Amino acid sequence: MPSAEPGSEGRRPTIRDVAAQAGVSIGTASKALNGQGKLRVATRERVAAAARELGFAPNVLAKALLAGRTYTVGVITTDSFGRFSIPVMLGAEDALGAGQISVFMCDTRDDPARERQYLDMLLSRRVDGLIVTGRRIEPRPSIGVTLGIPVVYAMTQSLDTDEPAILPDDYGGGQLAAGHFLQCGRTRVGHITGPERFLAARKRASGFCEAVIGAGGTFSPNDVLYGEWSERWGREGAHILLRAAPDVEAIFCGSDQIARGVADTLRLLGRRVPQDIALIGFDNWTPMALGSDPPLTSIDMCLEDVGRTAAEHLLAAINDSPTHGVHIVPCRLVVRDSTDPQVPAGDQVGQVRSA
Amino acid sequence: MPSAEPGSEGRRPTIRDVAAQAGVSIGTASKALNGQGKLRVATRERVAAAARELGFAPNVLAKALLAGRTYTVGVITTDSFGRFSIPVMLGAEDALGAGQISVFMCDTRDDPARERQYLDMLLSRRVDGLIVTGRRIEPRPSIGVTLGIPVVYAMTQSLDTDEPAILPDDYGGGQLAAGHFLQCGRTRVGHITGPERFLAARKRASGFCEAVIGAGGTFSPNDVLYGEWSERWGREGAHILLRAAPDVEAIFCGSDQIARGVADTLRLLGRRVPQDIALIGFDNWTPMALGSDPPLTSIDMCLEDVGRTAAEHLLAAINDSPTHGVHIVPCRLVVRDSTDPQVPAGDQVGQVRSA
DNA sequence: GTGAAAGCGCTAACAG
DNA sequence: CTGTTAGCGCTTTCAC
Repeated sequence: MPSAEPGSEGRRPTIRDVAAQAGVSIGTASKALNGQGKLRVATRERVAAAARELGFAPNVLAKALLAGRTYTVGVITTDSFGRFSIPVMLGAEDALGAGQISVFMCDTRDDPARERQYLDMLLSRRVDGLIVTGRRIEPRPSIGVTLGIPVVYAMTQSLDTDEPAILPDDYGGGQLAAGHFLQCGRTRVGHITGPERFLAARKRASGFCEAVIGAGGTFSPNDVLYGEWSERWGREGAHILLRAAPDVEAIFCGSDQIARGVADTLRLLGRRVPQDIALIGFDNWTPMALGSDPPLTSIDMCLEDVGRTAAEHLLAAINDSPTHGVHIVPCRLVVRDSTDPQVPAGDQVGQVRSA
Repeated sequence: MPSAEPGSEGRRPTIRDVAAQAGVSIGTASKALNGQGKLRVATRERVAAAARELGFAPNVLAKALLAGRTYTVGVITTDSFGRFSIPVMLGAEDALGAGQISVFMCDTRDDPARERQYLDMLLSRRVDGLIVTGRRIEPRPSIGVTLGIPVVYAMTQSLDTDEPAILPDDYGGGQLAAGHFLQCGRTRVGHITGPERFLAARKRASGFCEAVIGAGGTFSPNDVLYGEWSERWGREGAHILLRAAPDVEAIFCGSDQIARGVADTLRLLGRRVPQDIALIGFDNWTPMALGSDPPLTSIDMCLEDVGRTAAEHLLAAINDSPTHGVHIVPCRLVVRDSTDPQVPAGDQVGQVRSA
């Protein structure tokens, strides 16, 4: 009868200790702890007290072994916990944590060998599901369709188009930018963005284009300046754009970094932001956007929402309600001083849904 | 395709299935799979073949239950997977992963309630150890000294000074910056940094100060311009500094963001970098440091090493060789174009730099 | 109402 | 060499 000190320091108390302490059987203790079966209130309380006294925390592993479910999921990122996958993971962890699910984070460094290795590890740890995330939205080889557990892709998608994927609305983001410029009364617009081989760049450009054209503005896909995702290209692209279209009065940039570069060149050329030229960035990467002078209006992809949504789809799938195909999460326009809206702020922050 | 054995579809194969398939007992299968005991080679091979055929992966939970070790650790960050904790976690994950240890990542959002909740969860999942990380190096309340598992602090430390903590060498980083300036032949130096209440800011400043003074330069702790960790403060601080010391020829900044702001003001005032004024940042935050024109020389805290080291200390502690107190990981100087070790101030004229 | 017993998947003694 | 047995900590019938 070890009514003495709990587990004598080294061992963590088990349900057996609690049962002994409460003077009941293991089975009864289990029921009391989980509110199962029919027990006298006094018994329940006695067990609860013993558990509290011993600092008992049930061994989740043992539970999992029995339940055939671990209440864990794996999050695999190819992005080295980078700027894009982080918010996604945060959102996912948030949504999962609320459901008492813990997350194994795995960073493959974009190495297929490491990916396989992590996958094996996650499977042998019997995770209930998998979220695969990355830095680019381009379809990637499926991580496996016969894994026996549900998989959701976030901020990336599988070549197998049936697998569920959650993506930001790059097209809609482009539309948002265009709409905001038009609201500001700027119709002579330009667009400087990243490499054309990036699907995200093309989508943003076409959303921007079509929204401008749809509103009666003049802008053609050929006017888009594709380059790279860097400040340096922003500086260079701005020179090119201003030479080609000196009367431009608004520039939409494919990233906040590009926008920073553009701002530099504009300052150099004596063009004021936003009075002469309005500027919109993309990513709403706050250190960049806020550090700029003036702070940048930007499109926020709401990556936390992407992650959260991915988690919700995964939870649904784990509960036998799988989803299929691509799901789009809307972007958000964040207005700052690099654009000068002429209408009440309430109308600025809106969401445009893409088809 | 695995052949259809008992429970082929839904269930994952267990060692029992493998044993049956190989026509041996469970115990034998276990030994064969783990290379234990003495078995006939043929038997081993038969079991291995069966396992392969069935796609068997051992249930790590069951193993853990038996071993009393889970080969998992928890990483708790207060930093929302932010800029500082990410590399730390990467390094930790790296070192841990090599030892087949998986990582539960938990983000407390700096909320003590969430921290407690995560801690409970990690304990009930029986993690073998804990790494606590944050965004600031200031001592924080211990997460618990009587947890029964080892804890290592990384990029933060416990108020209980006996607990092991791995910290970047902010003091040494300041020294590095000073040394580099002196190497470049610049002795009239300035220092613009973050808020004085940040221990990191004070350490960097004193390292810088003492190294400058030690080399016969003149710089006093009173000359340090404390402000905030922002580009805006960099812009403002540069104005202040140049007004107070118009002949300054080198500025050490407490962060790359501050350095960006300083660079902006220098450009505005017509001072060339690095010809007229050399610039060193801190953090080596590549998007910031590389995006700057010219790219910034910066001090890298090697946070991945901090994380890796923390993991090593944790592994040691798990293997009953705990360590105690603070351990310092050295910084690294990354030279880029904002300083020019070859050419002393004023000698470099009209160098062309591609945009 | 409560206890005893079976077993989740696996490993580690022991027998044979 | 291989099979049997006894658990790891927990939940869950099923008797009493």
